[in-house]
Amino acid sequence: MAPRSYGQYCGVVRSLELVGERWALLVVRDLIVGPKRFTDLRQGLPKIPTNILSARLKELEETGVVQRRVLPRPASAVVYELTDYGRELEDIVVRLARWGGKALGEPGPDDTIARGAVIVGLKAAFVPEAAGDLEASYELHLDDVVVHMRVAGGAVEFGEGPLDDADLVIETDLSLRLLLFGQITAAEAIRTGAVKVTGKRVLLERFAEVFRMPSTGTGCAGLGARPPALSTER
Amino acid sequence: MAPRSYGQYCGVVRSLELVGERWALLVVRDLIVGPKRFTDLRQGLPKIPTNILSARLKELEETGVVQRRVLPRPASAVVYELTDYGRELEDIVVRLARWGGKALGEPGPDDTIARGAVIVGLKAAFVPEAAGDLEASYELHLDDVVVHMRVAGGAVEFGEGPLDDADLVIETDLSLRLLLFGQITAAEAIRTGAVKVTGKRVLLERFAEVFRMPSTGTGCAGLGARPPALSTER
DNA sequence: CTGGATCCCTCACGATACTG
DNA sequence: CAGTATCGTGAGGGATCCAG
Repeated sequence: MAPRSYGQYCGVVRSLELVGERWALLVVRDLIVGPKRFTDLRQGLPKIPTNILSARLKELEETGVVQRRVLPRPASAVVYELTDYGRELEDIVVRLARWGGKALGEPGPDDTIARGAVIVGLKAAFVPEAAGDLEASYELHLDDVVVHMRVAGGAVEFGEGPLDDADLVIETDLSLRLLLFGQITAAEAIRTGAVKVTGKRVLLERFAEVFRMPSTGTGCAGLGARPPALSTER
Repeated sequence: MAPRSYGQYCGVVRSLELVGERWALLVVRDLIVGPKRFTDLRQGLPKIPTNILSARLKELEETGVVQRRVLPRPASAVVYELTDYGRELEDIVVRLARWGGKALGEPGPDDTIARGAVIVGLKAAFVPEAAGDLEASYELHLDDVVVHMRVAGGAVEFGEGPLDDADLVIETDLSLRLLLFGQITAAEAIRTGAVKVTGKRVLLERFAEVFRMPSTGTGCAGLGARPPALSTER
């Protein structure tokens, strides 16, 4: 049952055999946030067929990346979580989010937004040096996805769902990307209605400094311009 | 022309759209070493069908990861090379090599060994802290793959092909992995014939310290115990 | 309602052959 | 040498169905 081997003794090849199948790394992405049930994963990956999700979970379990666990008594629900080995992928996934983020461009009309994507995306955007001694908690509503984070000591921790003592509550949608990519300022974001804030609104400026996606540098051209299509000649 | 979208606005998804197709990341891996011609890539990826290689190169070019370039006059050969954006993947690929390396286990009978895999694998194994003030040049023959590296100032540089002033020439095969994973010592490697050395043979010990793959830590169990093998059941 | 299994269809992938 | 052309196969996609 190794029908499609790459036939090379190489760590990259092994990685691709483990998490290179379609959807596999997105399952890992969503599990980085924490253990999830089958249905949670389905919801986070709206376009994945259930048989594929089944197959991927089985493969990831057999290869030691994911663990299947039956919750103790009252619930006795099945959850999937990363093994220690699987958790070592977090850094790589975050870097992929940062790299791919540079080429995101404008969202397509059918693009959805999932909780796992939000949290991993914000992890990718987090700039420790910019955090300094900031100490603040945020609650973020991105369409119907609600997450929260606490920034302290130059680090950040994420969680799902709301917070009851958030310093700032941010309600927004995908136009949050304009703020993250530095295409608008915090003030503009509020003024244009891209975000609505409740709480200590000066904290939105700090938010925009601390969560900042590398926009161009290298990578694809600034605004919605198509990624570099250079040589046409052959 | 976006036939299989994941339908999410997410950096990880974008990364997978760019380099997540089968073989794509291995093309990138081989191009990390330097520009390559079509035939070089074919040779480094013996099992890739030419039409697939064509397709991947075309896609990678269209998405701005790879550049196609026609060499100046006398040669007028076509080479493929990473764009600046594509080169930003190097760190990620090296980390994948390190992560997947932990689960490599024993080589299969059909596993080949390619130049790109060797160089990226050694990059993954390089431990800067262990290099200290070592200054040495190595020429490594792994089966019929010949690469070289110069260690200096706590860094290393790789190149393809031989070196005419190598401090140490190492001739070996896949059993080099035993040395990299710390399952045998440099002395044992020489004694058992796993490697043959020419030159300042004490430099092999330094080599074994400086190029060291993280074997267990977390990850799959210690010795050949249980490398997450591809299970056949079900 | 969760946690899948089963069916069928399609297209990307893979093997081989062939060309400028 | 650097690819294109052709064609078969099986993994992925989508809908539906089923057990606990």
